[in-house]
Amino acid sequence: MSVHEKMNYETKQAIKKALLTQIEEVGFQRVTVKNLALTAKINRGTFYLHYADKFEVMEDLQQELLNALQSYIEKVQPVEAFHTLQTGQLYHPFIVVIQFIKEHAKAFRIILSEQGSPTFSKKMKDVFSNHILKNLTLSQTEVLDPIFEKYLQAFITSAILGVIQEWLEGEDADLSVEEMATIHLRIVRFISNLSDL
Amino acid sequence: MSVHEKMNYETKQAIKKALLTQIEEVGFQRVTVKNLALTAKINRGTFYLHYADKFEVMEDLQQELLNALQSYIEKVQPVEAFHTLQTGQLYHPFIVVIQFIKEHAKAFRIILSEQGSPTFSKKMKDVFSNHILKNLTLSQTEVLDPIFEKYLQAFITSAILGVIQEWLEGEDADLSVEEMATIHLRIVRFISNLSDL
DNA sequence: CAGTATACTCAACACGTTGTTCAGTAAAGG
DNA sequence: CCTTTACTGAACAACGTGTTGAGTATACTG
Repeated sequence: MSVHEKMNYETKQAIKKALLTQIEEVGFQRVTVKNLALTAKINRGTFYLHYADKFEVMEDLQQELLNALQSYIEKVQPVEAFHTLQTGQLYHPFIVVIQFIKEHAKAFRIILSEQGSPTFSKKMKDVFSNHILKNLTLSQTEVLDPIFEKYLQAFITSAILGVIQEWLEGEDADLSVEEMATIHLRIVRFISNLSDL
Repeated sequence: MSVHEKMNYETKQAIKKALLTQIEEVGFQRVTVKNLALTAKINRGTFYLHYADKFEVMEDLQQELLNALQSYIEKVQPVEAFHTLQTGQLYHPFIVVIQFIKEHAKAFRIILSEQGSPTFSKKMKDVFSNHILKNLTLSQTEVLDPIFEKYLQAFITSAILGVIQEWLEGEDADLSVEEMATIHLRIVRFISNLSDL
């Protein structure tokens, strides 16, 4: 177990970068601490000064991405987003979210991929739920059946994530950030209209 | 590597069952061949007569579920399903699909879960794509933009799987098989109407 | 400038898991 | 009755793990 508290920031980053490289090569399941240290060009002993095991590195890496994602998503105001969409404009705070994902496309793709971590999808969906959906349901006049709302939530967050994953898997991101943002806003607006589902 | 070809069916089943038990206890990542053999009450050497490693067991288990799922989904005729839905009836072949998932709820839940395999979600989506969507797009008069269709496919398959996962995670499946089937048919009918997305 | 703290290296350790091998056995079937 | 089939049990080297203790290079501090 890691006892030290104050350690070099760069080394941790090198280990996280090494994890991504290794996942891409052999899949998370087959990643070893030995190869992680080798790839990060540090001593294996040094690894244990920073992390207890490869799972802890994965946790750290995921949290890093999720915290940033959340901070950008918090700035999105769904109601405003719809307004700008209906006037044919692009809503900037949402563009920023998609832009962030594109900038970290490699990391997102690897962690979300078949070789990655099954927990990450769920965590991303939770980030979506906690902001976009909260705003949506609050802005609705009628109160929905709680059970139905649960499934509606699963429906929309899964759909959004599914589209993002498809986007990330396209080698050179066949759609631009702006096109992606438009698709997502259409999806969310679409769902918000579905009183008949 | 497993060299033998003819082996006892029950032993393989015992190993697969042990895998599910072990995943539930410690997560797939921490499953060992040793504990697999222990749980299945077989000799560790016997394990290697059937599988090369735990990944091969997982593959086998997944294929077993996917093949059965596919065979049931093939019997679903989306067009007929909509017709019966519009007359307020339940479309039986679709009920059978949901019924199958419920019967194997534990296996699906564990493999889809946070402790499970990230590849399985994708494989399930593929099964959905290859049947329901093929039928849907074929029955449509207008041909869609291929890129848009790709994202539409990601959208609907992710949404369906997301709802199923939500259903499986609910301890005692808060919705009946019939209610689940209705929700899914509504989703699919809903998507098929979305010319404005 | 000497002294100390920090971050890391290096080698070694016991331990557990892996994958393979080979001799042995229990049961079923021709 | 004897062979085949499916499995057991024990042993093996090889490898990864997590920890330890001694050592080093660099930066900071009084």
